[in-house]
Amino acid sequence: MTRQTVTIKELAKELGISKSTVSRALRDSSEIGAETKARVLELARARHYTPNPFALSLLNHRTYSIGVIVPDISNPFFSSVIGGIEDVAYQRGYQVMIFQSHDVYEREVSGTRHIASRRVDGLLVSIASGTLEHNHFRELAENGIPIVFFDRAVEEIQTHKVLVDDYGGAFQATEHLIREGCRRIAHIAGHLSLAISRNRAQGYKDALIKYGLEVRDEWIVTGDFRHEVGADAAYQLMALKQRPDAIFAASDRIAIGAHAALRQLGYKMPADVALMGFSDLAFSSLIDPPLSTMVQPTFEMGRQSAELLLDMIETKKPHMFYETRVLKPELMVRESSRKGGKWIEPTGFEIQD
Amino acid sequence: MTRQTVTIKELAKELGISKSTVSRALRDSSEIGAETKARVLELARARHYTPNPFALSLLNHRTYSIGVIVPDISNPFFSSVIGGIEDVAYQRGYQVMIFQSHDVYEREVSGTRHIASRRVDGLLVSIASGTLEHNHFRELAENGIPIVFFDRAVEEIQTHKVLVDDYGGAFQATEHLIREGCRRIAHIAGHLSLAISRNRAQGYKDALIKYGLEVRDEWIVTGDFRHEVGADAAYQLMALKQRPDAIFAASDRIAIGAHAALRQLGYKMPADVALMGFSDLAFSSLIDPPLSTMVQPTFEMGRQSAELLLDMIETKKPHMFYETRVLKPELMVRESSRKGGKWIEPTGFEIQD
DNA sequence: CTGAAAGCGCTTACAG
DNA sequence: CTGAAAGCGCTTACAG
Repeated sequence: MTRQTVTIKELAKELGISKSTVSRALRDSSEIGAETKARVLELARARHYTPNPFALSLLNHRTYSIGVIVPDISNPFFSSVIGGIEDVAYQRGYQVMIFQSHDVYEREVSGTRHIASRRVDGLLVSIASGTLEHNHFRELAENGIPIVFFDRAVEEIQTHKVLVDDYGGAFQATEHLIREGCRRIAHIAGHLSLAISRNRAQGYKDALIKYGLEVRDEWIVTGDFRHEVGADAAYQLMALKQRPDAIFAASDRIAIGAHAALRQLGYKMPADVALMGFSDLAFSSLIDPPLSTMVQPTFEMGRQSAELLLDMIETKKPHMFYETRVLKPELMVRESSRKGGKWIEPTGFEIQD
Repeated sequence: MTRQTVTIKELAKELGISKSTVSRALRDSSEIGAETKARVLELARARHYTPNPFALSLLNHRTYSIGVIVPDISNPFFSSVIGGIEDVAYQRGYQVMIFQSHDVYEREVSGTRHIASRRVDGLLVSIASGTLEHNHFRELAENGIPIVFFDRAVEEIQTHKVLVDDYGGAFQATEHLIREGCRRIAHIAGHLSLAISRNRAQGYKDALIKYGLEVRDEWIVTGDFRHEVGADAAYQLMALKQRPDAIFAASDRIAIGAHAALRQLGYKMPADVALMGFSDLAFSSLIDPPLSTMVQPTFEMGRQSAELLLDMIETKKPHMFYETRVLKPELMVRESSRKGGKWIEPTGFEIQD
């Protein structure tokens, strides 16, 4: 099962010139005669020559590959971010290596080591919810491997970060519910080890406070981002003597679970309970009533993260300061929170996929 | 920005022995003295030595990496298959390189070349719906690069394939609708350039024929796998003078689009129209009424594909015959097709994510 | 049991 | 303008 790939040596022999000359001609060096250059290029094309990337890596101490560590690529949020990363990476000639932590600390550590042993030029990371200790990243950073965090960052590590304004987004979502007339607003939070969850919860609380509304502990349920949590939390909230008249879920997945539970329990949205999510899944617009949410710029987040990382890789100088970019989520009002609106509108057709 | 990674040379100098000895000790060669071996291993561990994979690749003409070409990783079907692939690959010491064709022929071709120039040891492919010509894969195969196709295969290329029994699954889905009492069953098909779409359509037709039901052209709408297609098709079907009393969609995404449209139009499922999908998306169980579907063994498909590929890579002998594995999808009956059933059941909690 | 040498595919000072 | 040589990090016959 031998692969026949042409090498510079073979091209040289066939042309009766030296390897050095072939190599220089291929790289369009100015010190090679035009005629020689033409002959080399022609043969290289005919033979489908492509340089062996491993030989180059060995020489340059560069691999032209970057690693990406995310909880889960089947999560649409991450697969869209990865789309943005690949967009930039391929354009600039880099290969992308993806590793999933499945939100488990040990997997994140072993994935990080594995990817590092593959000598990637840099790393793009969104940490696992189970990660509380960050030496595996710190080690790399200290070894001079550039890291950029996106969405879920390690606050204590100094490097570029690309985040979403979770606090502001949650504030805006809650404010929207208030303006629609809701007064007893509950929140279903994600895993509190993650800053994104804490920030969203804080934005929610501060909006309530700003409008002089009650912040009740029993109206704040904490779990993680799965839809099962949303359903359980909805049961729990609606069983309270003091029922909420709105629920702001920290993610669309949570919200969709809550949505199903609320329907089952016989509540009308938004008349009985208004509902909002965070993230905008493809199907959030297709459920009945369609789910209001905060749209996150996922693809753009991937693009910007990759750009920052590649810039870091390609500048020789050490970095003096690091940038934290905060992208704005956008309010997307649909029927689940439009009080007094009627839900039947042609929907689901102008929605992005 | 120089990376400091220890090399064998440095270890050798520090220990005052030769590179050869270090190398052999590291590989646990039997010709090295126990004491020397211990000293080498200890230092290697202390210095966090990891062999440079590029040097090894150069030597072995092996990269221990495989390429995966899929239409779109944000499609849950593919991200789950990729999960299975990575499971096997990492376990057997291989790196996975993913490339998305976005269902565009040109992208698939350039992705294939790109991945090939990275010298992967083998390729796992699910072709783009826009691909009608397959020389880019044939070239690789002829160069001795093993390829395994999954789900969407190129029929004319002789190699291992892992498929789903789309014909049988569609037959079973249609039969289920018939047994529930439906008599005017429509089908919304995927892109007909894909065998999976044609096979599903054929299974649908043959089931109708077997039960002596009418196969009407106007009840078969063809598009692609997007939910927009499902919605448009539902409008079209329900506008017919002869309305169907059931719709079998070739994918859950199509079905979810149809589901939203049917609700909007005021139809009750399954009383007015029964609905079935194919694939089982995470959210198919969370819509109201929950969607019946054929569950595909996606993770298992990824696992088996990767195993076949790695076996091919690791056996030296040329392959004499190739295997086509056909995995069975499983009927998952939910409320959208359970005629006479009442939908309210605790749902969405025992569902896989 | 250990070392010197050649070579995987490539680039680049150094000569000419 | 072109070639011979060294070297990136590693392994492995070939000597001893």
